[in-house]
Amino acid sequence: MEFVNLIQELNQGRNLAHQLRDHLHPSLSSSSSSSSSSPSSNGILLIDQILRSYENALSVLAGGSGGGDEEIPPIIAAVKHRDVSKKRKVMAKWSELVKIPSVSAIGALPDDGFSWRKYGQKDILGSKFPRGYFRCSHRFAQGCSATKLVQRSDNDPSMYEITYRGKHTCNKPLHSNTPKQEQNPPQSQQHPMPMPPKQEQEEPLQQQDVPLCLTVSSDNVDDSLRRPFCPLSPLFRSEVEDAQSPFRGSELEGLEFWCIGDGDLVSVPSSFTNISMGDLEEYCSLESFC
DNA sequence: GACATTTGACCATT
DNA sequence: AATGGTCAAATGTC
Repeated sequence: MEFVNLIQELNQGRNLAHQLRDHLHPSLSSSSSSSSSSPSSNGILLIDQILRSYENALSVLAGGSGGGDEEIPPIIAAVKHRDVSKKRKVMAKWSELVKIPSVSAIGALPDDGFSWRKYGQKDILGSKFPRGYFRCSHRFAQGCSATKLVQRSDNDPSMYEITYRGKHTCNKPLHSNTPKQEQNPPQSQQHPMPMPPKQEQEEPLQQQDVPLCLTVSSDNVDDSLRRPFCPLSPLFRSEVEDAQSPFRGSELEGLEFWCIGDGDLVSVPSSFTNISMGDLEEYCSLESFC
């Protein structure tokens, strides 16, 4: 069963890459590669490489699914083995520290672009504040397994550590084309985290007015697996160094980027400010270029 | 009534 | 055994 899901996920990834390619350059929708030297050609080239990776993975899986176990490639054998294992899945995990300018502005936490549903809360040993557990609202509708944990900092109650686990496989609504219901969800759904008593909540600030102190880090990845991000991603480097980039001149410029493991994560190993969550999310979404 | 949140219980991991 | 993570029934909100 999980094997079928793997095929479905790969097919979905391939289709989404096709859509992204068409979106970036509709005139190339029927060709397999680009010979253009336009600024977007690097992106098209990288998307083509992603598509080839999907095709290769699907062909490997298709070639190994017909025979007995002795013919199954190791990766499929591993997948099948996990069917009977009750061990908790080791999922990609990374965390952010989000600073709230004041307790009264908690309601104005920047939306991370996804719809979350709270499924639990638990007091954590040694922590003054409970930890909230959230999963993607599309978990059942689209099988999205992304979750996040929200923990208020003991030392600085205005800081929240948000730990994301797993990658979204749902069709994330675009910011500019979000359905009405998604644009204005109930506040508890838009910013679901441990909230102070309601009487402490005041007028929420406009999202663009909220200053952020945000760090991104990974804490379950062996340092030996880290590799410099920029040398493997000239496109990302050019985006950051570009004169039009919102990161130009900010603390982010010149920072060290890391691609971790198999390219699952992007890490910015220090704090920075004056960058909106949307900007960071947009750039971190380039993780596939690792 | 539909959907989201709360909360105690259960389970996996260490 | 202690702890963290998830489930699911109860409850709340719109």
